[in-house]
Amino acid sequence: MENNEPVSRIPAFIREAVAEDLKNGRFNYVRTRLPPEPNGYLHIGHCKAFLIDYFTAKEFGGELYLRFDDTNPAKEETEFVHAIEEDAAWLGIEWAKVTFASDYFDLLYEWAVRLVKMGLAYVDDQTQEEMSISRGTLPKGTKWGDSESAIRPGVDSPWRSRSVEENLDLLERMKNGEFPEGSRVLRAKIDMSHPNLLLRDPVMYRIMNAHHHRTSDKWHIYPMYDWSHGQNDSMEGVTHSLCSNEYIIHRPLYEWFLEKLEAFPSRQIEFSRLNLTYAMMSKRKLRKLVETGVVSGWDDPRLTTLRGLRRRGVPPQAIIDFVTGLGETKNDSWVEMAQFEAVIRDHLNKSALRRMAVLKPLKLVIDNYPEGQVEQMDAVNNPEDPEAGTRKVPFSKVLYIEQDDFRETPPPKYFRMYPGNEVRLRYAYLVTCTSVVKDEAGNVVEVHATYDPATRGGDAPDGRRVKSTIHWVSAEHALPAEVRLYEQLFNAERPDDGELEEILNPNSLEVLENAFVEPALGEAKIGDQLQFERTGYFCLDADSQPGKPVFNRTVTLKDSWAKAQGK
RNA sequence: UGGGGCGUGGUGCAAUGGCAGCACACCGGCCUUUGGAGCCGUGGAUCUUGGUUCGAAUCCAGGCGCCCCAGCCA
Repeated sequence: MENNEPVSRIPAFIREAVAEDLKNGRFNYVRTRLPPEPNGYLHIGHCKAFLIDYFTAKEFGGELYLRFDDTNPAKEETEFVHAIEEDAAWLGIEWAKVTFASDYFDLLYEWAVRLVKMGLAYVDDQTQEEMSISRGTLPKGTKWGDSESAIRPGVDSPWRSRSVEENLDLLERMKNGEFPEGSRVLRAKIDMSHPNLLLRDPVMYRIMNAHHHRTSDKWHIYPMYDWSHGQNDSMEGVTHSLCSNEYIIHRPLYEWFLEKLEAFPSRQIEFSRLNLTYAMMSKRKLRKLVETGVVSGWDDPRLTTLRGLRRRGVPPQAIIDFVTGLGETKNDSWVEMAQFEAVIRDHLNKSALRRMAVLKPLKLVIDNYPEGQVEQMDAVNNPEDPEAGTRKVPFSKVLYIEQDDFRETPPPKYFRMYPGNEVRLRYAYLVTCTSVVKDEAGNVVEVHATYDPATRGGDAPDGRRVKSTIHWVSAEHALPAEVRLYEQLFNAERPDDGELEEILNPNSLEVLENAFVEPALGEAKIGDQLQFERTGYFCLDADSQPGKPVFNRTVTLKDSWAKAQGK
């Protein structure tokens, strides 16, 4: 194969399982579903599931449904439905149709009635606490183990042997809102001594007198995850229900319901979820960051929400390639943020237009350059892409260069500008530093240099070489800009585990109010991805005002000088 | 210590009984009108013990470690 395109975007064990199901006739088509709960914004952790669902359907010529899991009206809002659709679409995911768990509330209720009639479900009047106790415990020593005993099996509820007629009557009245919240539940009748606690008569419906974003006040009972998800899969003909490893333990229950109901046999397959270092995935903590103003909103560029990544300037294709390039397993794993950044750089290197921008300006005067003269220098837009063409950059006697690019007394191996040293001004001339001007405090406020008129474009006719090329802007022509330098938000590799106060990086945002950028940047549009030569990848932020653009740093360039300086 | 899942360089993945390889990271070098990009190279791994086999990361048995499960959350 000539290119590096992956043969498949989905894990091998899933691809093999799906192929097997098609081959042996369990299914004759493929349909997957993407089941977000509309109670928060999407973050990078969700992308793995989204992309596996999407590509599994796509690669087998099947289709994907976007199904909102809206079974808990106390936590869900329509606002998130729109946000999730928007973010998923931005990522590049396409779906055949949008459905809701609530679309199936009526049918689901009929199925519950069937189970009751089969003697496989009953109404339980125990209190929540009673149920918790009678469910039994995990053994001593495990995370939630009972402190004094070995495993304690569950005991049957006193209501477990109610007659079908009574159960039917009670369920009907639960549905009609005749009972207070928490007074009763409908449970599946399975096995109170089962080693898998989920099979100890799981709750199917609980009473909630909540207003639902789509069914309004019609329902007074709402289904639990286990009594909804698998059934919805089956009802809409989903063949493969792909989910993360935490649901492995739910699979026997998923299958139990569908078998008893003799329903369409959707198959659940699990994979490991994506964990990314330095990324916060906990919805609760994310919410706290937003609500306490630590970040500017759900789209703060320091967040790994999809909105944050978008605003930061990360191309969606980079997210796709990163996630699908991770490989395939059921292993618990923590992927390093550096790997994500490498993929981002890889994309941006190929696509971003190169521009010159001086973040922390220092005035440079070319003493022997004619006063008032302006030359238009030819500059390459993207050395990785000849099609991107060239542009003109104005050059004149007074310029700005980067403060970091000048040292009055250079450290070892410093090749940039210092008194007596000749460097190249990118796309312009070779210049030699001659003197500096200082303020009362002794700070260098202005650098003087002379240029060699024979080196226009940057090459010396005599073949002499310089070790450094630095970027610049013409003071007279440059546009003032604000530049926001982002670093990781947390100092902790696994921020979900830490206390916010202790793990926040105080330097995660540095705002540069007095940057200068070359004139061509005046035409940039919101979201445009750019490389500021030698400093990093940036994009134009929505906060930009006419005459005052704002740029976000997406990611730095690799900087071997900074690294060599030993940070 | 009930049930379930998982153990390959620092990190993420390959190798489906036959020379343990790739990417990121790290280190060194080359090249360069971005100290970018690119190119070349070094070091470093099969959780453990035993067994089967000419041959084991892979098969078998035991041990160890990590993760998930006590919502009327999803």
